[in-house]
Amino acid sequence: MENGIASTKGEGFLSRMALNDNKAGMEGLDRDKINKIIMESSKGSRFYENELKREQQVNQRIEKMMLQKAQITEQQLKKAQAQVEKVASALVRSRDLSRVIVHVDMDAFYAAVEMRDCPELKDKPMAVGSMSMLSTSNYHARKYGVRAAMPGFIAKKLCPNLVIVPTNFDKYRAVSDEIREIFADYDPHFQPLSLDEAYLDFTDHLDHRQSWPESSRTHHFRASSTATGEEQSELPQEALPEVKDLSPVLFEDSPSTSPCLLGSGGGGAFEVFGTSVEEAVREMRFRIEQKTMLTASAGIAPNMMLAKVCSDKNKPNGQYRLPSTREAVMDFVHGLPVRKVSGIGKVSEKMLNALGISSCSHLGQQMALLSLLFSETAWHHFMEVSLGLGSTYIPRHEDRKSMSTERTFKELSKAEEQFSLCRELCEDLAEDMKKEDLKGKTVTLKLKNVNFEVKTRALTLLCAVATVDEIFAVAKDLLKTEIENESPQPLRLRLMGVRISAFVSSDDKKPLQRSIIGFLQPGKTDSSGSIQGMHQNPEKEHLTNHSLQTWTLTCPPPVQKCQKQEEVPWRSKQKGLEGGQTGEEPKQSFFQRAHAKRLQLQAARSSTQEEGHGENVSVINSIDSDAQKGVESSSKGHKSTASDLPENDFVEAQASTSGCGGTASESLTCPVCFRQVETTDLNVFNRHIDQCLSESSGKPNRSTDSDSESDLDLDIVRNGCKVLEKWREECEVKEAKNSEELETNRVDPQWQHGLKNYPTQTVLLINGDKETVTSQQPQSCNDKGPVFICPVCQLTQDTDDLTVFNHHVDLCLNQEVLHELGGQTSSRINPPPDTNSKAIDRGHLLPKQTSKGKSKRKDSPSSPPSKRAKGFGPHNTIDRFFR
DNA sequence: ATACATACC
DNA sequence: TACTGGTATGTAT
Repeated sequence: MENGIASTKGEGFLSRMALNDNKAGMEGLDRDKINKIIMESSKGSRFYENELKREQQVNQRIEKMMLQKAQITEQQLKKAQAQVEKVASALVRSRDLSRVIVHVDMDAFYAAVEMRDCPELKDKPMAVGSMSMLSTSNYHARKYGVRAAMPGFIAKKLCPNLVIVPTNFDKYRAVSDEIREIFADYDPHFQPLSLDEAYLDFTDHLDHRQSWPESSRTHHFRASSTATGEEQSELPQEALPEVKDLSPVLFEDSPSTSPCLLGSGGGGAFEVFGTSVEEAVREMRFRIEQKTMLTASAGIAPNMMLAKVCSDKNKPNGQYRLPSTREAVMDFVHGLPVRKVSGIGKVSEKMLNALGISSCSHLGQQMALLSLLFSETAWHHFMEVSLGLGSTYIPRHEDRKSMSTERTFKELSKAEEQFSLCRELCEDLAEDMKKEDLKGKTVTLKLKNVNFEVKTRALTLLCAVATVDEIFAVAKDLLKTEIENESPQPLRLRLMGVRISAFVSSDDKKPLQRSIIGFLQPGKTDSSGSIQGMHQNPEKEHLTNHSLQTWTLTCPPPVQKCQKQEEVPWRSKQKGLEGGQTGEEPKQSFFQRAHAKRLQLQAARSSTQEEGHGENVSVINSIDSDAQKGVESSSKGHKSTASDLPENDFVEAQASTSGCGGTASESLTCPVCFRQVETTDLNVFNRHIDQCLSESSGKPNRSTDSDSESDLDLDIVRNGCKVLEKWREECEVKEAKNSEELETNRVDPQWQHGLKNYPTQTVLLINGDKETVTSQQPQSCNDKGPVFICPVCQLTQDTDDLTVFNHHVDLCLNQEVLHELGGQTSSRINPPPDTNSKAIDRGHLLPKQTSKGKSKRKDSPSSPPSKRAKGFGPHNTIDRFFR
């Protein structure tokens, strides 16, 4: 049984089961001994058997992959190499080193909190969790191989003296709130990953910090408590000569931090921090420690992926900065084990290992092969990793996509008991949903049998549901089906869970108050362009007026503009770099442009020294403004339903350039020449606009790859946008809307799925109810007639009826976008005064989570006893069934 | 849309 | 005795 299983890794145990020692605090352990104990504790258990099975599945996957690999021809590899180089050079040109991203991570968070509050634990190996599962362990325990996600009983075998402390979530949450307050001082838009971890963009803080007086960079040692929570505080500051020692002695071998510039003026000991990044981060960590008596580690790097790796480097209680140079980044990445990269887990690691890839430099060397063996998303990700690329902006925390609750228990085989447990889960879930005012359409039942085999069964309803009865009705049916399928054998369950997803905003209003800002027409997916599309140089952007295209714009960070062509490590030298942008690059949707624009703005913020940005930014702003107005205008007072304006709600007609208050008329106003075009035929109108644009821009018709032509292209874009802006200003749209918010949700999907090629986007001028809307009309690029893709949900709509489509987009906008707009720019939103007040639920519009204070999200799971675990342990469920 | 797998904490 | 719970996302169908 053992042979063949571990063969890939050449170890005598299952790789799935073995100690994961690549995390902090696990260096230099006696791995073999530890693994032996782990195996002995596990062998023969149902869990182990299941792990065996899954291991085999993975091995089969690997075998399949190796077979595939064996069949790859030299030819294919060459071709792949060319493709890979093309993508790589585009990626590399997009490298943005201008941001300063910080990843902060509390050290052994739960364990540290418990140690702080119970000094006796300080010198002992301890872990937080239960005999069944540990959340985390202190560094002392880690020496024995005791770590997070290890069952307590095994940990006990590794370390008989281990003290296991039950989780105390409320406490961790409270501490989390404290540290988040500090985070917010450095980046109000920081993104928490869990209770103890966050990404911060320090760029702006550092800008400001340069001009700060020392007093603003001075922080005092805490007037503090002893380590026991009991006798809190009251100690005068003067009583703290050795302040450092007040922190719990979590780590004997902590890397020491920078020398302290201790002062001890009137108010007690203090420290003045400098203006550099390192000092700023050190200051933040200092403040965390003073405030919570807990230490944090941090990584500083030009992007999120690297920052995360860096935060691990000098953990615990340390920090590491990766300089923002291409060389430093590439050096860093060179020796980096792939497993260290967030997103590459056990399985990916094993597959890569099978290909001889263990470090990121290998990744780069094998990209052509990888591109043939892995999905596009996967190898693109690998490629970014190998180039040391990652997100340079921190995405706003998105709304949750699902909510679930699940519970593990002793074997449960009786149907009635299963049903009543199911009901309980639904009750809990409904309660949670109520807290967040959610309604979802998809209910998923999760079952795990005593052999640890997991099954999920889902059903999507036509309407969103939220109540216990509604959810249970579905879950019960799903469960019933499973029971029936198994009968006459019973289901022998060890876990049940209920999940709800496909949320719909809970107020079921008429989704009609908003009109549309942009529409898309599907193009052919351009697989070769997906990455390039996101990373084009501004100078590579072009404005085609070919066919019906009137304007498109991609707006990658401008920093690239000044960068030298970067060498792709694995590219073959003989090839030129003409690639990257051929004429086939994808056109971008409104949302995509808005996203790109934001990237650019962010980059521009910190790189004003680079020439040419002002232009770029202003161009983009003007576009953005148009879009903003469009959104906003449609947001207020627009009550017309799709049926009110069968077509014009989607593509509303503009009666005049200045009035903006007129109703739909027989003519449309050209945004370029401002003349009325006497037609209602949108194709005619578009042709007119195209004509105008091409006249005003000189030669907009040419896409180019050469840098020398880029300015021309930009001019074209800018000119086009300027007229649009002028036109827009005349429309007296009062309220601007932040279009960034509109695309936020779409950022990741775009990134990951690649850009579609939207061949034709035509700007239309539109006049809705008193307001102006800029819209892009879907045009048929073929003869089959228009196909509509919703710009919000990006699903192709199975209709060619504008009214129907319009209605759909309204719905989507309402559900996914409007509340965000409300949250972000609430002060600028006038609540609909009258009948519409119901259409936008302002309560719902408000941000659910602010950067400070309580988070309503269910944070940081990583911890066994769930939020509901209180008084309701895993194994005592059954007696409740019969109450 | 559904099911399952992987990943993260 | 005993191997979590919550969320997101990718892959395959």
